[in-house]
Amino acid sequence: MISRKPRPDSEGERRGKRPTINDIARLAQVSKKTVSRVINDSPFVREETREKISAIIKELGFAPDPQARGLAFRRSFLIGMIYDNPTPQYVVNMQQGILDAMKGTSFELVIRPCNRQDPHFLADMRAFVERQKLFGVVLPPSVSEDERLIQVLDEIDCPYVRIASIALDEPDAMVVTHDHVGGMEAARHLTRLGHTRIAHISGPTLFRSAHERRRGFTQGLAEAGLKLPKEFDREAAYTFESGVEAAAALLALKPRPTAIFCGNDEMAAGVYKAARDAGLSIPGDVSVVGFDDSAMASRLYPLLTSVKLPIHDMGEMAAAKLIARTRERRAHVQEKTEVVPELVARESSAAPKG
Amino acid sequence: MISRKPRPDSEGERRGKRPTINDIARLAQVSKKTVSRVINDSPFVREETREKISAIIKELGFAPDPQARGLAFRRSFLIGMIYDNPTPQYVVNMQQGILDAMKGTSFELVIRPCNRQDPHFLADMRAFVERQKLFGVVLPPSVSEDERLIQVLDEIDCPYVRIASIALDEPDAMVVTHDHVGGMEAARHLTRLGHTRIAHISGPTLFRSAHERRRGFTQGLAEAGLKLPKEFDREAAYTFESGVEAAAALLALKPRPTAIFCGNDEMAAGVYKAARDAGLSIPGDVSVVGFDDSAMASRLYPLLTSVKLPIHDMGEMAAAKLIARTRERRAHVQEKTEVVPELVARESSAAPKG
DNA sequence: CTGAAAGCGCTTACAG
DNA sequence: CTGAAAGCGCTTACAG
Repeated sequence: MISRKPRPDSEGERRGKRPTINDIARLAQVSKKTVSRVINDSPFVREETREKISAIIKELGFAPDPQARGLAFRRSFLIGMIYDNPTPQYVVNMQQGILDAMKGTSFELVIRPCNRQDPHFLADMRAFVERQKLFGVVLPPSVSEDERLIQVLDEIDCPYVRIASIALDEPDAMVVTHDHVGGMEAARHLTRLGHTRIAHISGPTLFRSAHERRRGFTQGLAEAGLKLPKEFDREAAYTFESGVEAAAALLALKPRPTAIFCGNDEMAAGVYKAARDAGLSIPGDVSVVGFDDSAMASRLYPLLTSVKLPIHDMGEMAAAKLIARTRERRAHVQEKTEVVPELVARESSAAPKG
Repeated sequence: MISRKPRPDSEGERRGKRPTINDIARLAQVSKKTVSRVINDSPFVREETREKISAIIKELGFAPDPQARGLAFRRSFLIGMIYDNPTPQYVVNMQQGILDAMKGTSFELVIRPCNRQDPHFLADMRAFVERQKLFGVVLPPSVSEDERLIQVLDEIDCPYVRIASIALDEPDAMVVTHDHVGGMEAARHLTRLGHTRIAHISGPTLFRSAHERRRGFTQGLAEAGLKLPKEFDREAAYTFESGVEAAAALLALKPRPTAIFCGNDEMAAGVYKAARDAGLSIPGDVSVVGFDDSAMASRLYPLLTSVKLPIHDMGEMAAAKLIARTRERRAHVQEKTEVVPELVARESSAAPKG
């Protein structure tokens, strides 16, 4: 019977086991504290010593154990993403952005979808962040707008970066997406095409983004001397069904709008359905502009004109800000705090008839 | 100036700090080893002792530090999901399923999108799993089909559960999705409607799922005494564009097929475009059936008939199998190893003309 | 610039 | 059924 306990071989390295800081220290003939200094980029190591140690680290393919490091640091190398955005494309793009920012680091991404309405929401988040001793969290909307959550995170001293349509926090803790610019672009696009009877279907105004998109939109209309009449201004729920309903009401008006700007693509898809049901064609009878530039935008018929936010980059910027706290280079970070939506014109918007 | 070092208060509990196993041990007047036994559900604790300790744990809201536990166990409490599926809905649903299985445990989900074509793929995965000492990984297709990856995981002794269309492994390490049943259902649905000229656009046959869906489909056709003629059998790439191309070729045939079954919804959306381009209506001129029942299926016009797999449940089952390895209840686990696709009939399929 | 000691919060052997 | 000792692989705090 073969012993299962791995025995040290002649060099003191154990077979099949990853090298530890002790192995490196022994081979380099220094203390493990000095190896630790090299791992952590401490300036207090002689260049010669550093090179020697680095060479051995590289040769053995040593990588410090994040668990042990975390235990000693009293902080893990896990970055959390806490979100309640229901759009899969949005979620996946942002996850990828965060992961891209972590590439080459020893950080990992832990995800946490949530429901802010859940009575245990705050307690759950606190337990999660505290138990995992998260290095930090990325907060996309609408979680980023939850001041109670922010308070909890502050209490337990967990760094965060908030992604939101307006600056809710200091630049170090923010990625600002300026959604109102997207609304403005939508308005400009439609007024330039010659529309004057333009309606809006907004998301729930409880969401900052819905409010900001609407604000930018009315601002853009104003530039062209137009207003958003009350009967053309409908609040819906960011869902397909609510879009259908709101659009049906708008299209029944006389005179009806010749263009509709929707707070997101889901509701724009709802307009497509309502238009078909009413026997109206897009863009012949009514132009439609969405927001998100989701995958659906280029699968619908006709292709949907939509406003696009660089979701991936927003995630990447947010994670980069978090990671930057390791080293002191805030200055560089602050350069990339803002992002601006862009309109992607497709087939669903055209000049009005006549 | 206030000292930042938290001072022990009269009870020996430190302000603002979470209790540790030592605090529990002291309060319960037992050794920390005994507390550890309670945490780990060891049977070797007197009932009375256990209750006393449990009460104190509950009272103090103690939760063991996963980092410290992991370090001692030489294994973390992180479960990885390694995937290359490009469909956001699929990814998000499966993530949610895994998270639901972990609810109430101290496991967390670490995600890892990847590219199997990348020359560093295997090395990266090995480094990732080894460094994080993952408790286990969930492998959806097509990662689940990569035998080189499986070999790496075996080498470094990392448990895994593979999700695939056929049994590639023993039940403990598998969730089988029986994609061929979905193909068969699609064929039955179309033949029952009266179609006899039925075409297929498959994904790359390099993917097991593509092969299985096609296999089930031809089997279903055979039940009705039909064959899949070579000119009606096209291999595409699971993408929208490849679907457009394959469909355009099919619809140009004389006589053309009256129905097309697609290996996924993306390609089915491509058929919609090709049909419009050819001036053909769905389902009037051609019926379409997809696979995935993605969100798009209920946003396209007309609504897409599609085959649905319980993605969420597949993730949940896979994670449950992984977690079950903690305790010995394999028997219970094996009950839930299989899943079967279902057809969701909508508007895009109808009886052929005449 | 470098190191010996103590500790992060747990568990695994080993005793009893 | 219970515990004292040693250890998981790192870092902090203190010396020098």
